[in-house]
Amino acid sequence: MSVVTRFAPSPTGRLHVGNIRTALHNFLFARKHRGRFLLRIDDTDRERSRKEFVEAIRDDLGWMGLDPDAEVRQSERFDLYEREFDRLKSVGRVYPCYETPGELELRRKVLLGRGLPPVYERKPDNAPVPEGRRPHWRFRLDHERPIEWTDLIRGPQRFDPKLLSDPVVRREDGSWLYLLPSVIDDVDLGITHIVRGEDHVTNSAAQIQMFEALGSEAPSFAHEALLVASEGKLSKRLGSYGAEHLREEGVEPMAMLSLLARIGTSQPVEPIASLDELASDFDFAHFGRAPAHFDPQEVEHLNARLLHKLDHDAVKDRLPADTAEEDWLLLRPNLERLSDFRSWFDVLRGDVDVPELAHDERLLMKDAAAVAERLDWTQEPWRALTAELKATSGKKGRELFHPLRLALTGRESGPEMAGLIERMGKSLTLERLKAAAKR
RNA sequence: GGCCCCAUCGUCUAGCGGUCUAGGACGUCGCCCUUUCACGGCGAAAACACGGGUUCGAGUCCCGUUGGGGUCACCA
Repeated sequence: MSVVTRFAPSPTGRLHVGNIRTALHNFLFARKHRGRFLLRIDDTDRERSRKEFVEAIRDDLGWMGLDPDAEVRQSERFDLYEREFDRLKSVGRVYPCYETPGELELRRKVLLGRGLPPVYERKPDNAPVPEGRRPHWRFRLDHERPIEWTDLIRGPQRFDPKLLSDPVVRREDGSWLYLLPSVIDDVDLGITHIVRGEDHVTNSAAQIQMFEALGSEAPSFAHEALLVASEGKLSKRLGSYGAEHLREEGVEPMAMLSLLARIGTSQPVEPIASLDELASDFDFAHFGRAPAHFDPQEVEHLNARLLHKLDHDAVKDRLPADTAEEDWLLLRPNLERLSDFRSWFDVLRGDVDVPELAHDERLLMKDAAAVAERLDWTQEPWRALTAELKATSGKKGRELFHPLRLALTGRESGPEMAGLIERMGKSLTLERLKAAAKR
């Protein structure tokens, strides 16, 4: 049987790290097993769902290369839900309830106050039906046998259905709640593996009975431990750490994905340039069961390390048009963001702002210009220049190199100077040296 | 409060009773390369939460304590 996974966000906001991680794992698992990865937009909640977020989600997934093989919208599938709902109703697995939210809330508090689990208490079948009130609907859990499954990450799971409330599946106005439509779709779409956060485990318990009530076998489940921020809860601090932020900051999607694929697993976190490579050794057996700390700093480090090993071909579309491969190779080791390339490229071809140098440094630059003037640029000019300056000025090491670097690049640190001045060329080098000598 | 997870270096983890003087990765630190700073290479420091058991022997099994996380919605 071929694998089918799905990522089912509700379009109530942009994607964030937690979401992205789940989407990625669904994608990688499907890719690894040559199956299909589906995007299901869970927009049954019309109040909160927004079209712009549907587009943003699609767009963000595309940016990361997590393109789904197909996409469905729950809002277009209400007829299907209606039919399945009727089936369940006719066999009594779905039944009407008349309590108000206030009554339910009160009852929960009473139960909790007595130290009891706040589980919904079914009314007897012959209970009087309040007049003039429309019912909402619950799914009737089978209390007679424990719910069991072997989770791909958590191992054997066992729940007593008596400790679970019969879930509300439909409101009195006819609108759908998440639980049932999700199962109906998973059956209809032939989902074989549900990969999601462990905040869904009790949902899964209830849903397993729904799969069975619908006459279908439940798929496999993999509930991954949630991510927590280094300080505090994930939702607060990291809620803003999402696709939007990453794109604005110019983070490489593969840097982010390299981290999210392996954080919380026993696989080493390292920069990996392709989804295929990530997919090839993807395995739920590597997953830990404890919540992992997510640190945005790690994304930054991975981003830099990834950039340092990317080939020219991989990035040339995003570089200035006249960038030569030599330029990329020379500048690459000093990039933290790809966007940093632009300003380094200006060092090679355009203008730089040189800070004012000390008096003796200006004199040194004057000498340097005089020496450079006589140099053959095809014969290791940097070596020749620094050797002669060292001899004439008596300066060496940092004393010699620092002012030269500053004058030539306007910066404290950067790539090999030898490579830089060769790519800059003689005239630009001279120009900067002379300018620095005057200032 | 009930139920469900989890507890090994700062972080993510390997470890499925003896082969653990506990292995790897990130980070940190040091050295090398470089007549500068980075990049890169090499190396080092760094952990079994606590208390009881079981056993000839426990990081590994059991119980408890403590500490994290999740969940108990007419959200998803």
